[in-house]
Amino acid sequence: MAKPETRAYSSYSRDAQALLAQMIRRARIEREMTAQDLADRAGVSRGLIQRIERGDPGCAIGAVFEVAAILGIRLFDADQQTMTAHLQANGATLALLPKSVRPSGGTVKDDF
Amino acid sequence: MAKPETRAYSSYSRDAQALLAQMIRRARIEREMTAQDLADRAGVSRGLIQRIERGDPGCAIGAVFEVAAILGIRLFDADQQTMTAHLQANGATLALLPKSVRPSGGTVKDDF
DNA sequence: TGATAATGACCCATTAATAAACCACAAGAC
DNA sequence: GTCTTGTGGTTTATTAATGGGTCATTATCA
Repeated sequence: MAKPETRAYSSYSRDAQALLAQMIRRARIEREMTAQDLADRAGVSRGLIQRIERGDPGCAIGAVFEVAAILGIRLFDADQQTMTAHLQANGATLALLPKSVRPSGGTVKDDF
Repeated sequence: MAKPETRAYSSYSRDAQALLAQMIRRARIEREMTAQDLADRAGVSRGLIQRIERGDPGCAIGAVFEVAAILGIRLFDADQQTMTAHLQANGATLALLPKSVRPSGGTVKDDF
């Protein structure tokens, strides 16, 4: 089978995932933890650690983030404090935005 | 049952996930995209968009990253070029690290 | 070199995520 | 005000991830 590709991913998201997987594997080895140790700490199976370090897109994001957090990886270049601040600021901004999106006019803000 | 809490998450990973969910929702509304539009672009269902924007830890990381990428969210404060560079650098470092971790002595590098 | 243990890869049973359809409600347009 | 439509919340069926186990390989240490 040449095309498993059940789902299409952009190169950006694929790279982001591969990078996170690499960082996790590197951090684990640098901290001299076995895959089993990391699995036990994160409360997951060793097989899942392998999939995460391989960059499997199907892994639950909660498990991946938890593993990364255990290894001390800063997910958004932010520590706990900074992240909480961003959460609050973002929440405030979100409250000011319209609750539902309507095609008002037809001008699609697709420019990014 | 209000909170099954099948798995325990650290506050850091929980906040990181909540922050990513908020950023996604905010970006979608700011770009005036309906949940259905975003779902179609990402190739997922509208229900999954809702769960992602709610910060459900069980969502597949591939789907979340893809949605974020579509909205133009920088996942590691890095653009495509920077990410590719990090991938290469990390890969090179990884090649120099020991392939398997052995309990050499018992000194656990747990300090971080 | 030989011993030991970590890794990688596979299997299967269970569990959970996902998709799709529906509903009620609320937000925005007219 | 009415009407349209996006959203949130369900339920159900299908699909996929996860856990746990085993096995072969290989890296690391004595």
